[in-house]
Amino acid sequence: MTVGEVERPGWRKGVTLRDVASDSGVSVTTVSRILNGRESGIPIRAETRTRVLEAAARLGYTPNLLARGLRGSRSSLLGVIARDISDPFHLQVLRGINEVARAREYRLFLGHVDYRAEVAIAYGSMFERSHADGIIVIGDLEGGDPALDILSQQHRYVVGVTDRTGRRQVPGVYGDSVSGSMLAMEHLWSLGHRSIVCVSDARTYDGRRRIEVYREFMERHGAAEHIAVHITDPEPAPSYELGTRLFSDGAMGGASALYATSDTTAFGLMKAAFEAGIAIPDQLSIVGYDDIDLAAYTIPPLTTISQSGVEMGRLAGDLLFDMITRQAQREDVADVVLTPKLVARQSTAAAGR
Amino acid sequence: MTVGEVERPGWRKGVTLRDVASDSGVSVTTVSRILNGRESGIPIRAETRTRVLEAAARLGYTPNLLARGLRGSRSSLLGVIARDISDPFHLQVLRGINEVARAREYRLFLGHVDYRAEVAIAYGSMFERSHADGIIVIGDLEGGDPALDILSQQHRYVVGVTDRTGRRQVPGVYGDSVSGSMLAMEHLWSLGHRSIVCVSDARTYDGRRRIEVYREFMERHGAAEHIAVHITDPEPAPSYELGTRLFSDGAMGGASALYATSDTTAFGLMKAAFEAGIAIPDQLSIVGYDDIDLAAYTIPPLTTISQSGVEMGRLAGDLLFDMITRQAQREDVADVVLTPKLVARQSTAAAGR
DNA sequence: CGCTTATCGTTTAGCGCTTGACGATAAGCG
DNA sequence: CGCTTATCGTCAAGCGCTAAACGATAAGCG
Repeated sequence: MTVGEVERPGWRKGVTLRDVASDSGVSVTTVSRILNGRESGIPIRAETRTRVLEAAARLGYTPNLLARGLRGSRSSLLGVIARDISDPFHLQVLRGINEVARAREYRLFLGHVDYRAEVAIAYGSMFERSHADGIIVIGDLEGGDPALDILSQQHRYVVGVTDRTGRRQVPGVYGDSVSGSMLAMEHLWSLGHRSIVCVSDARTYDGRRRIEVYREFMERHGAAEHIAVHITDPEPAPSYELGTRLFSDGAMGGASALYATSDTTAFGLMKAAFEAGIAIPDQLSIVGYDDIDLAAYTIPPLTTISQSGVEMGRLAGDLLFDMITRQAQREDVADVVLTPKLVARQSTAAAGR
Repeated sequence: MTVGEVERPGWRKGVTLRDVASDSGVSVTTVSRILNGRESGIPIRAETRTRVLEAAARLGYTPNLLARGLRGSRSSLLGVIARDISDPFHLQVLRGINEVARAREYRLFLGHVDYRAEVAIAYGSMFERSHADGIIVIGDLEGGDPALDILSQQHRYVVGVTDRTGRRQVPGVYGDSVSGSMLAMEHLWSLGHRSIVCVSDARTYDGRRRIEVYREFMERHGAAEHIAVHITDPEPAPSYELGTRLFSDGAMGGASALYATSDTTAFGLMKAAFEAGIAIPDQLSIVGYDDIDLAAYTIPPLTTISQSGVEMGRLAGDLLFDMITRQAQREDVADVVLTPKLVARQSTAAAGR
């Protein structure tokens, strides 16, 4: 360590295995074995072990994770590709993943994609080049399947967290949008609503799937006239604007209930309804989807379909780790499908009050 | 590549510099120089260059980022330590950071701390061991300064995004809570409110600072009785409960306005007020802080103090990159202080309506 | 007493990449 | 024609770590 040496960014304390080895008078290999070798194999004298352990502690040795990743078969790196972390539900998933990763001392790469498939692919290859042990994709991507095809080709261990997509390209943790939507529709139907409007997000597979279930439900029940509307984002802004139009020019066609395929969408619609002087739930019932934290704090509290994002994130992490440790083939891994629940709050009421 | 070889997780395509070198008939060194050597230095014949470039493209070579990080002086890795990503404001900051990191082809490590200082420190050392080039800390940590002390000791390039803390330990991008709180208070005062309650989050420095400004303001204006209340979380749940108590047993002491030091806190209070039959803004004015996306969609829309999280994240990233490339000393770096703005919506009105 | 068997550790090799030091060839010059 | 100078590239070292292969010493055994 001469003075004129090139300084690297950050302070490398520079305590390496070699330092510990020379300090305790054994070889680098021995130190490595003692510090993290599995018990099976070469035995080490207890005296040597404690001496090395002591030296490591005294010098404050910390392993260089980069070197370990380069050498070893595991990098302890996980890539997370998130469609949109602004979506509260996806954020919960991220928290769940973070939790299990932390428990296993894995580091998490975050890639926020903002719906763009090509960004997702770029992150995928970046994570691959970083030797990430696995990749989790939260939410389906715009353009959908082709992007996931590429991603699943780039990397062996890919897990999805989303609605069940058309083709099953990778294993994953899925919320069952079909049964969730059925719950929402049956809830409204049983309350006596016969004219129901559905507002969904056209950008995501989930949104498209849910509105599809809505259509089928309405047809099967012979509800002649039904209106299904797509918006472009699961955010309050576009749905609020849509709501303003919907409620002003009679575009609702006398509908008494609204099924919004995400809670944030419901928020925008509720506000538009309020401004149009439409009382919820007296004149209009509304059901959301996701049960995000704020759903219980709207006025009135939102009836919605609940799926625990944190839990799904945890399960996705577990699934991925399981695949990695078992070196499982994609085909041998069973999906985890969570059945959502209906959380009835005060935004829905019997029709014709 | 024998058949029985140990398989590593993920599919290593295994196209290395050596493969490209042997394919194009030059040395590994030359390939490395051509692919990413700076122009200065050893010249390369154009014919050789194109030949190598072609081979690299044909074989689909991608650099091993782990190896590069190990060898080189830069890892292209950034650590983000986030107090709480569930906080919409912090999430925006994260998005801003993600944006600039992506533009520079940096990978982002995410560490979600959930307020625990020891977790933050654990992430700090993990990122350090991963040779992260820099670290960004979003939000102050519980216990505050000591944790940041350790963090700033572990790593040379640390940047904070938060309110300005007591001691200045690391450079950062700061929202000016003092002027923000002043805006909020002056707004209420100028509307004629004299009895104002402040609800803040005791857990964060921001919350404590803002309530302090509130106290000073009230004292300076000779507002004899003022009530300042702390809650334990910037979430709607605890503030809702607090609100229920506050509005029921006359604990408000006839106050006509409320200053909530975060929007989510305001949400909980608004709901409690609604349920207690208190009309906003007719009987009670309320001001929030942060101007998160949903603030415009509450009923009524929330008057709040606006600071752009995305912008702050971007600035923090820029600041950090600037420090790294300039190899700047911490003391030579100027903070970026953003002055918040008041966004007047409909949750506030003149007193005594 | 020469042999195997356990015990405890070291030597060696190499992950994929970068970089300073070192050829080797051809041209330029007095 | 011997010398410098420019041009184009290779060699060797090493980042810090892991793991297979290989000693070396002492004890156990017929």
